[in-house]
Amino acid sequence: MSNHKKHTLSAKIWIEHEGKPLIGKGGAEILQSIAAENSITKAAEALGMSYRYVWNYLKKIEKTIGEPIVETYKGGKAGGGGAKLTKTGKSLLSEYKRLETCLSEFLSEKKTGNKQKPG
Amino acid sequence: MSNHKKHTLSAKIWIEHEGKPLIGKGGAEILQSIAAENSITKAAEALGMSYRYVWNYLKKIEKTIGEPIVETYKGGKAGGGGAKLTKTGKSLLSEYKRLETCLSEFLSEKKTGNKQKPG
DNA sequence: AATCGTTATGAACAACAAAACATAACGTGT
DNA sequence: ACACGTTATGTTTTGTTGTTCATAACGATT
Repeated sequence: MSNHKKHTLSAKIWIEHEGKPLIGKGGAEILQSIAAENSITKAAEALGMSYRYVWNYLKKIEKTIGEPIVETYKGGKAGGGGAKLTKTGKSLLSEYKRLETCLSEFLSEKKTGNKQKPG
Repeated sequence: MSNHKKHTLSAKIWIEHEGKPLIGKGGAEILQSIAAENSITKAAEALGMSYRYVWNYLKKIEKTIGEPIVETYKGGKAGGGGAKLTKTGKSLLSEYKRLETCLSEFLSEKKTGNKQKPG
């Protein structure tokens, strides 16, 4: 009686900084991948994105937040360079992850037709 | 200690039908406006959108859901035509509104740094 | 110093979304 | 029968977003 059809819910959540988007699902995947690969190039490949896109994405975030979220080095040790998340980058990522978890919890509550406390 | 900076949260929620988006904030505003104006043209104007866009939007939703969400007539009574929501359209709109309310409630809970029950 | 894989950046290009423009059809009320 | 405001639809234009290509700079390792 409360569920009409086979409709499903979807939602997105993201963190903003002074009204501008900071990190959402896409950004989280990118940061995650950079953390895993220690390389922007590898991360982009792993995600099937262009390096350019990822790089622009990072710069946009950094411009918005006003501090670096990745730390890079050129010519390095094993590879020829690399990248890793800064403290800011890491905390941004984990902050988003937590939210995402909460959100999907919220969604499945709704999906079960739950009413929770109304007032 | 739990809030890092002046970051804020934003989120979107929408209803899908077999994986395809049915109605979100944009669609709700359109339906709402049509209900208020009894005219697609007026609704589009009121929202600062082109008639074309609104009309395409409606058609896309109708194609997805498989039934009409607006009922239109040409040449009519006062104006020269008009439109109103079908039963489906109305229920879709109110379904979304309810969700939106829940979502913003959820967001403000998060904003207050609330933890709710963890398990 | 030559090499290699990476960062870094500019520029051209493609794909898609949205807006703008143009017109036909419709039918009630005059 | 005419006029008017609306629905309905095709076409063109613009704008945004992401991809591709091209190229320079870097520096540890060899």
